[in-house]
Amino acid sequence: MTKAAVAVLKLPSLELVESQTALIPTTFPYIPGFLSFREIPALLKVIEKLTIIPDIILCDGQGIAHPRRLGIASHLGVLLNIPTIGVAKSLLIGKHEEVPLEKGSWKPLIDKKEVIGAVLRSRTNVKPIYVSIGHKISLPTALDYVMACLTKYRLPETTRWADKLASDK
DNA sequence: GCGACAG
DNA sequence: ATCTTGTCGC
Repeated sequence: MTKAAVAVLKLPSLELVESQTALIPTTFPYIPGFLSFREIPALLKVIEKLTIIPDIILCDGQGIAHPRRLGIASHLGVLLNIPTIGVAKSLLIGKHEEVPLEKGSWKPLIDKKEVIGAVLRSRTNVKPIYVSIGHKISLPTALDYVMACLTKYRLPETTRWADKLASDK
């Protein structure tokens, strides 16, 4: 089974305004580079349940920082026609300079001479996160939104809420 | 051919 | 992703 969860937060307060979860049979295995084929069916189902259409969606995974520039965030954004941002916990492809240890520092993520995202230090002295545009948004704007969702933890509150919802209930 | 490889 | 206890650092 594959479970998906969504948490809709309001900015700049970051208060939770709505949440949903969905469970469906797994139809595709996890293969690096093909994550969306496994996760998108469940994601579309949870998002259909929302009574609020998000202005922007932060996805757990890459945006265009992908071999074919179509990570899960980009894929979902195209299908929904909603701005999306990829926020991954680890690297799929690309190279980058070392990122200063202070929260807020970041370095461009490069692949084939092309900027495909940003490696962001979301919390001081903690492993960075990988931010890339998904759909209908620029990298600077994507970084602004991701940072607006950060508090005292490595991951944005949106992701933390979704993970929490996906784990229990 | 060898290694790397989102969740 | 998941298996898993205590432990180090702010």
